[in-house]
Amino acid sequence: MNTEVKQNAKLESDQEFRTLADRVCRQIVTSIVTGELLPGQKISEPGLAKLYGISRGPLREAIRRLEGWRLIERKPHVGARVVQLSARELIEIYRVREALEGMACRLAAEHMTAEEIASLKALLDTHELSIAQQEGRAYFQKEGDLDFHYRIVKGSKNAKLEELLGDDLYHLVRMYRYQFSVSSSRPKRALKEHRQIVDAIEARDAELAEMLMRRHISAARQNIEDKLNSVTTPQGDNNG
Amino acid sequence: MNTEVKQNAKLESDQEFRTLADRVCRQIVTSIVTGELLPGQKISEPGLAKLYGISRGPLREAIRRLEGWRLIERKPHVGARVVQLSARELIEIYRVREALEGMACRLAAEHMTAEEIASLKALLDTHELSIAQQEGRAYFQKEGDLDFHYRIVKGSKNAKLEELLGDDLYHLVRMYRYQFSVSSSRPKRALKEHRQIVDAIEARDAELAEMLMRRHISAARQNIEDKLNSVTTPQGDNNG
DNA sequence: CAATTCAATATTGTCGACAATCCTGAAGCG
DNA sequence: CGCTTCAGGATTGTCGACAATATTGAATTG
Repeated sequence: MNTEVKQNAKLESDQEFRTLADRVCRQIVTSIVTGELLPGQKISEPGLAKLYGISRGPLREAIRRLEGWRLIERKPHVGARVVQLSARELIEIYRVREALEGMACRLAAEHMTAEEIASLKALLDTHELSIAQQEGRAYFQKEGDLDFHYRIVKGSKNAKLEELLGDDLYHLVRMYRYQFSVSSSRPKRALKEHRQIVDAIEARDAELAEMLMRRHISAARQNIEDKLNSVTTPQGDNNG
Repeated sequence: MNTEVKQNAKLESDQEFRTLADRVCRQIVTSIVTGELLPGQKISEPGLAKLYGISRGPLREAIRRLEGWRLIERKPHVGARVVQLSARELIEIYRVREALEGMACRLAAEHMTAEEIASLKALLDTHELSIAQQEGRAYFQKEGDLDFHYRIVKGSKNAKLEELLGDDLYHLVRMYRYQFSVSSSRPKRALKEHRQIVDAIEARDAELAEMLMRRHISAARQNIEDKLNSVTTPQGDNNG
């Protein structure tokens, strides 16, 4: 009956989590990404405020920022809800990713350091091992894949790209993956493409790096489109 | 003794301006874009609250959302400031625009209706007229240029692209242009490029449309880079 | 006279209460 | 029986006050 939610209240205090709104903002993001807050679910201000043990003021500020990040939608005098991605919107996000990460990859080929490239290769070795062990199940792949992509984004040395992808898009992609359990379903092929991309970056071939990344994401989009179509148009049978 | 702040409370009531935070949010954006609030300027909560005649609560919510849109930066217990774009960040934004608007142009070539294309051509006719009249001064060009670009973004029929460019980037570009009075300085050439782009869209040549748009924005970025370099490295002399 | 300490002040962060609006469900009417 | 109307309750929007923190300027000391 009592609230005990201040476990990690002091762990990261010297960063910018010193205000309740910031901390709660982070917590809500986690809740959304991990599925504690389902897409489309209503966000009750009194409810969440009591859950987190804070007043409605900071909570509303957190909601407002999440609104700016487009993880939450709000209607005046009605309430806030977790965003619900339609199939169309998910496809749209992948088109944006294709453009943004293609550019990121081009810039990464120009600006990544040799150490970063080496580290990236090591990461892919880890992935390969994991795939071999799990024989294609590739469960960890979910986070591992985004890890790869995020490293390239960071390698672009473009803070704006990092903001846009990190704050606005990857959260949504994570949310969606968690919700639909959409792992790449083709981990071996994806890994191969990842290696090609790193090779292009290492060769400092910006043009090729961008093209490969765009193809890679475009293929993922196509994959999702096919799946969605086979669901929304279950001609033969489901789960066949 | 009575409050009379509900002058335009009903003008746009059916949109989402019905709450004070939303309205003030819009007002602050305008103030930032038009230069009433200078980049880097501190945002005093008591000051702005009194100026707008509201309490600090809704104002803080508006600030939080603007923080999500990255028009305002905030440090805990210190205060909020209007973002200040460094030269580097401005260049970064143009790289993002190149990627995003390139994709938008590709999609526009596929999805724009004949009416939209015709309207776009008419807009360029207007621009041409205006340029001829003003003989290259092209003062209006500032907004007219963004108008052209935004129409293409809308023509992509991709809501995510529209959000990202409209909320996150164009405000910053406007702010910067207002601040530095950077008009394209090559209106005739820009207009020519605009016409090429529309031609490609009309021909439904998505590939070409994307390439032309990317070149167009890349040239603008190069133009800015040159100007910035000639300022930060005044080898010979300033002002002749 | 410069650097440091510290108290006064102003600003930010948080809270609880009140007002405005919306949602629910039951009563009344055609 | 179905539709409209209209209270009751609940939720959101707004406000003023208090607590916590940072900035300041002056006094003190080497």
